[in-house]
Amino acid sequence: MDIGTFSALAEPNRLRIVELLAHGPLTVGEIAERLNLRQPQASKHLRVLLDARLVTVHADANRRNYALQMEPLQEMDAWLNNYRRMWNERFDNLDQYLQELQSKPEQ
Amino acid sequence: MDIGTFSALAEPNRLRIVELLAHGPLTVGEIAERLNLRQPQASKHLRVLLDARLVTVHADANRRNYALQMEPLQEMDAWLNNYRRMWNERFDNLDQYLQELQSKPEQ
DNA sequence: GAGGAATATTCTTGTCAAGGAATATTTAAA
DNA sequence: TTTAAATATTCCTTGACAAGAATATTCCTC
Repeated sequence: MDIGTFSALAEPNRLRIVELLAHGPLTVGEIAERLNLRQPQASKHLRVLLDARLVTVHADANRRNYALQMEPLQEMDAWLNNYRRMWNERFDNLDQYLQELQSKPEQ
Repeated sequence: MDIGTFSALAEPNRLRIVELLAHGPLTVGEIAERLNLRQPQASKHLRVLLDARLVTVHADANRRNYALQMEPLQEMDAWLNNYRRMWNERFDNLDQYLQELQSKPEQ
């Protein structure tokens, strides 16, 4: 698991940027406006997200379109696989417990 | 999505602690030993993980057993749900494209 | 080509987090 | 009851990072 992904997302504005871009690419100005950020801060946060490969840029003349990149999130997903097993186990245990309750409901 | 989870995991030693605890609870000393940390640093990192609710402690006389807590990871998992749709879409598109290639292989 | 829009970068400053060293606290053992 | 083990906490210093302000860069339009 690349820690850079966590670092990048561990900042409120950057997490909001990612969530914004989930609905489609946006320019710096649009992002700054919707998140009430000043343009330089938006650019700087996007730079961090870019370095973490969470977004890509496409220059369109004056504008720059930033788009979400899925790979780091897929890596997070894969990392979580190691733990899904566990909370499923726990759920299974609860499930098993409830079924045992079912089979002997009185006392 | 609680940003505290990302912050807590955005530190190499803490991520390794979490991965260690995936195999079962450990004491501070065991964690410090396996990760080549000094005891105070181990305690401090565990404190951060505790505040982020990523671990729980159980005092056993002198020792303290730290155990992994799944809830924050489940929350991450739920957050990722918003994005899984997208990378599946992309995969579907690729799949569709490949199938189109299949159906007209020669030009 | 001058001016303005969109964006990136630099510099500075304040805040926060991490490691090291030392110390406090609790508990077991002798 | 003194001693040692296991752990937590404090203080200090240092480095990273975020916001603000200013400035540079690129491109479009007139």
